[in-house]
Amino acid sequence: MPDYSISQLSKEFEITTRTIRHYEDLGLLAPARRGQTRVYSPADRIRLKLILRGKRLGLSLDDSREIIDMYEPGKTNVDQLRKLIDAIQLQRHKLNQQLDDISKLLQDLNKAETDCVEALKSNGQL
Amino acid sequence: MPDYSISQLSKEFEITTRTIRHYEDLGLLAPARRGQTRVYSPADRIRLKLILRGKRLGLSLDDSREIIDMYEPGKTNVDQLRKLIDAIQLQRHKLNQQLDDISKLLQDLNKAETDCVEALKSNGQL
DNA sequence: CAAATACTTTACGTTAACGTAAAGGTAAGT
DNA sequence: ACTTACCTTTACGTTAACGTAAAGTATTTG
Repeated sequence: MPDYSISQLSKEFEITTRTIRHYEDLGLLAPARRGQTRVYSPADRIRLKLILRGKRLGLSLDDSREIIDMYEPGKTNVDQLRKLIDAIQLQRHKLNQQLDDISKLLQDLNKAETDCVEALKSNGQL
Repeated sequence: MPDYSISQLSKEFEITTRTIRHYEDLGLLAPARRGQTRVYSPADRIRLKLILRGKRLGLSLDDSREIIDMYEPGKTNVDQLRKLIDAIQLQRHKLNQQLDDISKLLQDLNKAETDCVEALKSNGQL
């Protein structure tokens, strides 16, 4: 089985081992152990990937844990499923808001850039 | 002139006055004063709006200040403009990465949702 | 004119997300 | 056996972004 050591993952994702252990402390990861040593499965690696993606999106680690747990219904009853669907729609709303924010910011950046280029042109520097 | 008090802005954007003053402490806002009291112009309000948008996108306040300052070239020389263009392209790269992240997350949420609905159906609850 | 309301500064407190150091266990190479 | 390279736990430190309380000023309202 293609498993991973903690330092392998830290190198792949360019984070420290401390960070990975921190995620475990907070209950976001639960790798197997060979003796004392942590052994990460491909599934663990995916979870870590999801956590980091959440971070890039400005989610808290707690938020990420909730979202990630959505992917694994497992032993869920009907009420839990209903709650999950609600949570999913709430997240979708937030993400759509972010999409909007980003497109606006990109527009602003475009304008700022053309303004810069114009300013350079009028200085005869381009 | 349609100016704003600090509490007006705090209500409009659903943040505390402490937060707004904090942004001023960090140099992101510089409202006028009527005596001791802060008076916010429409331009100040826009700046605040941009700061909050940056926050939703997971930017630090320092990042936001840099971006916002891009919008106001003002007394910039050629070298500064070149630096600005570089910074803009870097930001654009980050935002495109975020767009990618979001679309993937939305896909995941869609799958999680259909999985939930399926689970409910197979329980005869829908 | 007194009380409530909104504003101010100063300053210590808090939470999240790690950083960093200490002290030690294990396994491979020479 | 000794160094090197990983791994471990424990625990205090740090930074960002505010929260919260104290103590005072100014204006509006009953």
